[in-house]
Amino acid sequence: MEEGFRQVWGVKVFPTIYEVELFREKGFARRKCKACGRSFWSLNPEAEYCGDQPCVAYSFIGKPPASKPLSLQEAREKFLSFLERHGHRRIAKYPVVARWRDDVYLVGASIYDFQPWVTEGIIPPPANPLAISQPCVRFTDIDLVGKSGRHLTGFEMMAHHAFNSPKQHVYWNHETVEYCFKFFTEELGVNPEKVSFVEDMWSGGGNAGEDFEVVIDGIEVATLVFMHYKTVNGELKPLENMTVDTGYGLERIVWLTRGSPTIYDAIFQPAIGKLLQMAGVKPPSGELLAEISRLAGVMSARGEKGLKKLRASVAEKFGMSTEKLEASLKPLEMVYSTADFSRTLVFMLGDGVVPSNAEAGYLARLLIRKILRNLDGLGLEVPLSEILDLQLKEVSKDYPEYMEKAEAIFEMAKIEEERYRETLKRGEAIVKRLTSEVKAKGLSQLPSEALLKLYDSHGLTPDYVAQLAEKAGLKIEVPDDFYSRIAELHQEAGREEEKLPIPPEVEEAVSKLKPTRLLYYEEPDLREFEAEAVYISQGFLVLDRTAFYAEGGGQVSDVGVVKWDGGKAEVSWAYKVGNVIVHVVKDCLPPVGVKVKGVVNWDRRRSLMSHHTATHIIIGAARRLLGEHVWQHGALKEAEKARLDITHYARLSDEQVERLEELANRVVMQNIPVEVSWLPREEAEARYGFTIYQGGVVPGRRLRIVKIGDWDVEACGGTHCCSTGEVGPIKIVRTERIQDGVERIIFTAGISAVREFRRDALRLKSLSSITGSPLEDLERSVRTLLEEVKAARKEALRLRSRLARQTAQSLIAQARKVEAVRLSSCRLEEAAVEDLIAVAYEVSKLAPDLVAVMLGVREGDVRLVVVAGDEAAKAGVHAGRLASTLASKAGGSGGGKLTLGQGGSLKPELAEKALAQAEEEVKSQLKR
RNA sequence: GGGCCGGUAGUUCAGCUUGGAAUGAACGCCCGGUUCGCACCCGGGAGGUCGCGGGUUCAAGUCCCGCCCGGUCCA
Repeated sequence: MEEGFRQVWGVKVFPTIYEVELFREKGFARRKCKACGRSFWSLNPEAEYCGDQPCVAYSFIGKPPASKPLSLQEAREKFLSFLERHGHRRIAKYPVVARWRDDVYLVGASIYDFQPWVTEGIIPPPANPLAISQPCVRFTDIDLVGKSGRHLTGFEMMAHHAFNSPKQHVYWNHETVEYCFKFFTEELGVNPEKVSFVEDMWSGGGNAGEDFEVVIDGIEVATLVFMHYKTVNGELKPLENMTVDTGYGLERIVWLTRGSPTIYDAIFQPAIGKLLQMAGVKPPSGELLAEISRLAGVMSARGEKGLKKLRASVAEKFGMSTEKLEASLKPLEMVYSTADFSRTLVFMLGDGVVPSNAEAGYLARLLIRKILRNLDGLGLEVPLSEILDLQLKEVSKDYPEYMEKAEAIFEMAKIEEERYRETLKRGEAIVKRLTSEVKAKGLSQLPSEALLKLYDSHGLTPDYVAQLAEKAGLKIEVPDDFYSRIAELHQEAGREEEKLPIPPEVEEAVSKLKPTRLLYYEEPDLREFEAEAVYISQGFLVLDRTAFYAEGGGQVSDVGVVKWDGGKAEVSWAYKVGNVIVHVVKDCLPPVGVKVKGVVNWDRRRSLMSHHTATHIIIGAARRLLGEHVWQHGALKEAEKARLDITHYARLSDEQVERLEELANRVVMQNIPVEVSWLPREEAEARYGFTIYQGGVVPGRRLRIVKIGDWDVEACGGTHCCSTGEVGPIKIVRTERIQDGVERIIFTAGISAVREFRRDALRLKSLSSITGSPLEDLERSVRTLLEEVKAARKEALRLRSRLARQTAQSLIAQARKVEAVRLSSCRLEEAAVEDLIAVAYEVSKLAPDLVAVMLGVREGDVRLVVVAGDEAAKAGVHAGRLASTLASKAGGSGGGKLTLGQGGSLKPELAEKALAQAEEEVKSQLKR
């Protein structure tokens, strides 16, 4: 055995962490895997391989090592109750949408529930140690779902976690391994010799630690991580808080106990059965599927190429062509992935994800479209909602709360389905146009660039395009690296962090100061206060206490003045730097140590308070009116107006806005007290649920909870009215759609709303005085006006063409013969280019052999138009060139095409020269 | 949050590359012819702030910049 330390990623690691008591007690031996070289522990004296993929193939398929087959419910219950018997408390699952975090959209592992607050020791865990089964969503292997036999987008990670700190030691490596071993051998009845523990290193989410991969019969069923490092710039730094982070794949464990050909067969009944029956698909033999799963494990089938290789070797083994194999597998794969995607969607949509073209909503749309393509591929004309219903029924057996969301889920499914059909319809037209273009060029194949663009810009998959193009008789070749080329198109990303407009040296100095006392929390109504200046730097002032609210939580900063003996300065903004408030101060600054008096601009603050409380009222109203999928997506409260972005799957109708506004104002009139309290984070979550995180991530161990009766409860750091009555009237000004699935509500409240009403009234009044009609006739009057404008415009056009015809006739009458053509010229006062062109149109219709040169003079601006009839052009006259030459002779410039030329910016005194030169120029053109 | 595509008649679109007359196309609509009547067919007609705002230019649907709206892909 190696001595002392071992190097892992350039860091010294204690290999002794792997040497747990259980191994010594039971007589486990440590070996090196012949294939991957990793060390592993096993009771089997003959083990040469670690037992993990790809070193060995699955051996549990067809002969499960567990004492009896389990359902998802049974396996979950066995695990959780086993841990309960061993001192753990069972914790309810968290939503799959990680609203308490701003670094990820979805929960991808059970530990996500506790990051970063618990793992960093900021707040205590809900129980310690605890056991949980957490639904998770991961998109990394989405392309393999249904194909590899084991990959899923949605799964439950069962886990036991222990959070150790310097103050409290719960348990560490020895106990962790023991629980794991006992669970598999005693609870599931797996032969102890089959359980091997592979030494490895794990990292993720900024943390790292040694871990064991627990492998049975070739499949990894659990990972036991001992998280006690932080990764900083690629280096590992020890953490004070040492977290036991385990993960047991519920679905894999169920698969293991059943030994079915694929994981899907083990967990997605009856959905799979129903889908197969509806589509009339007869599955290939179980032995074939089992072989694919086995080989997929060994081959690491990531990417299209790996998958092809996998298929080829299975086909060979069963003596069939790869094409035939793929054809017989395809329907089944579509059924499998449909089952997985629709279960994942139930979790996502049920937890409040609204399908969108951005963020988490896009991930939901991605799944929806994949399902719809599968249904098309299977020839199933079943509404998406019916498919989701299959899995909703299953999911709600364990988590009945999802049944309550059924209506919203089906509604969103319906809307998304319609959108998808429209995309296809649009796509059909685009491809049709493209194919005829390509064919016109004489090509027989659609270029792969076109294929890329059709997918990237129009959402059309190569399969669909191929189908359409083949109908038009074009060949299609989908490049092997299609999706990686798409990925290449999107390489550049990255965004810049929003920075405070405070110089770094000020930030640095200020962060060392004592936290500022926040008077606006202690006394929400405080308008004037006394404080001491503790720090100054050019333009910036820090006080030991302040009533100036610093920008945050979507509420803008307070403004006002500070006065002191011998000075006065204007406070134009306040920012929060850590726990210190920095005032931006114009003009001079008070000296450090001096007593100052601060005065907050109260009208403005009063308005901000109205807007902030109104925001909470409207959120409550929207959730009641539209449904529980409504979440705040962002908000901004300014003095004159405020806006609130909410997630919702459709545009708000005028009627909905009206009802929303009315509902909000009723809450105002009920004059409900607004209670503010500070609660420990875990208590607040337990009492009010995750809906308190409307405003996004709120840091800290204690949360400031703003509660409006039983209408709305949120964690919020803003300043609020004491009761809803103080908000005053709420007026929704308008709504916008800022992205798919997100509606922006722009509103005003309190005195700003009153002013808004007033402004509206004034606008109407002014409108009525401009039109000279009373208010009640305004609409009719404007409509008439517009009709009159239209009629007048048409009349002008008619006059212009009549005038043009007359002018053209007189031009023709004046024309003189110049060799094969006739030439005529004129100067028209008060004529714009459009008038001249109208004449040109008539001339070319009436006298094809005529060349007309016209000057139009209007407001000192001299324009030139030259027209050449068809015959004149044939004889050699080029109107455009003629216009160019003549215009330049008169100090301007111009140009044009064969039969029509224009020019401008001619000098008025030279303009006649252009006309005089016309004949000479026409002659010279005719000669050539 | 970023990339790409689109916004022209009631509808679906062409025109934008290379600036120079929107006699734009099809469908739909209206009138007339044909028919016992309808459909088809034939003839005629109405229908456009070229998404909005700047800029470049003698000249912008067309080029440049900003914005709005829709679509789509990626994180």
